[in-house]
Amino acid sequence: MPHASAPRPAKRPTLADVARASGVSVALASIVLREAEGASGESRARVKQAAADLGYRPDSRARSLRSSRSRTLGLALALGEPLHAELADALYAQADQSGFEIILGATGRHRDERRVLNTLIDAGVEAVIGVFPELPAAQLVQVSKQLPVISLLRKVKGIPSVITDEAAGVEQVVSHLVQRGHTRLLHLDGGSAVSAKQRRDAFIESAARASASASGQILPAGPDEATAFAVLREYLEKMPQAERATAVLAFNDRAALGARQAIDLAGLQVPEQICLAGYDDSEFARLAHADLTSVRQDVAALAQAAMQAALNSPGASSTHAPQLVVRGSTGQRRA
Amino acid sequence: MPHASAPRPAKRPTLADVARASGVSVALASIVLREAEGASGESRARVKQAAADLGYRPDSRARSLRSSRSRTLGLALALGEPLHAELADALYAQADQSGFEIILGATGRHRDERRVLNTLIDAGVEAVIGVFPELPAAQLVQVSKQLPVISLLRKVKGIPSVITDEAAGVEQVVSHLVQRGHTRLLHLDGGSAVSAKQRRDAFIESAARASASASGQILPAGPDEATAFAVLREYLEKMPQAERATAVLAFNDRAALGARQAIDLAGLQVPEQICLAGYDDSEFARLAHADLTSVRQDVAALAQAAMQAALNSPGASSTHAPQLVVRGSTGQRRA
DNA sequence: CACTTTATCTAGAACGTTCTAGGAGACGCT
DNA sequence: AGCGTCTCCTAGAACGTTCTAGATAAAGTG
Repeated sequence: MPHASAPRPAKRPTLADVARASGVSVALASIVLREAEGASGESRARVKQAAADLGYRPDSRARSLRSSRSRTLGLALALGEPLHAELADALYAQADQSGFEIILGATGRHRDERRVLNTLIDAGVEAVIGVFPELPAAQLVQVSKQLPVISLLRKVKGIPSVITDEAAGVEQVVSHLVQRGHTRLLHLDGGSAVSAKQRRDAFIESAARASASASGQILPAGPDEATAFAVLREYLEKMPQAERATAVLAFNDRAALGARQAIDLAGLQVPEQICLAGYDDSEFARLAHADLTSVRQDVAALAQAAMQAALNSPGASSTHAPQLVVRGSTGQRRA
Repeated sequence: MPHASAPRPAKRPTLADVARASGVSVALASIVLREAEGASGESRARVKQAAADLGYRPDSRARSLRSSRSRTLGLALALGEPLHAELADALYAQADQSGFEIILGATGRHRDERRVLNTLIDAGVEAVIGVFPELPAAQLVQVSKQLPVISLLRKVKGIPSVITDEAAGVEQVVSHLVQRGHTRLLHLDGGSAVSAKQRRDAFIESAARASASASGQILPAGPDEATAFAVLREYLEKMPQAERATAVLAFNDRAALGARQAIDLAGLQVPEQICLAGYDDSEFARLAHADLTSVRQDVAALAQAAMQAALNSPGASSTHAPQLVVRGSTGQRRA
């Protein structure tokens, strides 16, 4: 059955319509609506009134085509990550303040990060802020010749990078655990996820530095529940109790949640028999059952720095201090 | 907030550059690169070669300004929702097939859905697919006069809506529980979240219909862990055991996770003493500890229908059947 | 008075595409 | 030859903005 032809959408009002309705030139209408200088109070009122009456909204494609000012920012991130969601929230707040709009691109498991980047650029954004775990630095640098590109959560040489001091975060957890008497520490790493390498390296160093008697072991896992669960489950089954780690540091809170399932399954008590720490202090960490000690990244500061870097000419890199949030999963008795 | 100008970015090559380099007119270059008819094989080769050499990529703003074909779709959703992330993944896959790009807008707790919609439209999308829990139908209808707007997961009169048959889903869970002998059922509802009302109503009806002896109670909660936890915790503390529900149906998996924490805290065994079911069959449901019976929405079908509706002139509404996924949390012994 | 200055406005050229209308040849048919 | 009809190509007008370079008139300055 042939489709009825589309009910041709009501054409949206253009600047010319507004100008005509208010009896001024297109140029003047543009001046008024841009809040630029050079229009009398009377014209201002008339044009604004007409614009409001017609429900005029400027066409950002035409605007950005002509002026390369779309007042729009591109944000690339992964959809399932709680931390990314928090960052997006904070960035939206920042953008509001600067009068910018934000559009998003989702980098996914098998979605080409380069393509996401291109899509955003094609849509006319003035700058891109993004978490690009795998995109080669060279490509990011290349693109950054066209417009500002800010790397979030990952240090990329050659472009402004806004990151958290991973070494400091891991150090805080490790020394917290060592202080509580733990000597055998285990880290479930994040595989190829962003900052996984930094945390892995920092874990080794911190463990070595913290105490002569402390030892750190690393288990290759991933940034989500599933692999952390599987990996830790196997570890707990195989490892004799005497040699078993007494504290586990997961790559992030999601992984910690998976780890917790494995621990529960093994019949171990948290924190009495084994301690567990996460990373990112996402909403998961605050769940009552998890009650997870975690490392809080300073989302607000990260967002603000990223926005600043995106808006200022040669954006500045910055590193932000994380903060350990101690909860029940590492030894405090729960209420 | 001052916006400093970027250091003169390397201007990206334009169609005119390509035309010049290959010795043809701009119009012909356009024809070739659009794969339109009317160019000789030889010109095709030359233009394509030149385009490749220069690294030309068409400017989608100019293109869409002129032709209203940006080959870009807008997708509006909430960032923290696993189901939305799954839908996005599926829609990306669909878009790939149709040669469309996707840009996202995040509807958030306090972010104006209308504004997100406008931002996407301004960026030049050809159609918008979105989960708009709160935006008044009238506004959606209004906007849909300008371009196709598809409502996902929420039935909106006047625009194509692609939804799941909530009544059927709830019915499946309820009759599953009743069959297992439960007579006192409890529903933690989703508050003002999308489809919360439908599930609430369906729960009442299903409980009444399922059995003369079955009774259903509803507790007002919300679509995430926190409120579900708090509400159920209070319920479990106050309600005498004899009157207590023996099966809980949470609004979604996240809420179920929160509910599970409350159940664990109360020292009750799942599924022996109390059964728990979620909704959406997200990755949370599959967590070993949760092992959650849940209702799977047919994400692939939803995505395909939404895409179809977006691309075809008067898009068609459709309702898709969900499927109950039985896991350990409602009575099967775990391995 | 002749002049600069200032404040307000406007025409028209951009921006990088697509699309319309048509032009130049080449070929085939009466 | 004359005429149509292909195929390939191109000039130039859109699209809806912003921006440059004036134009106009009122007001200030000597």
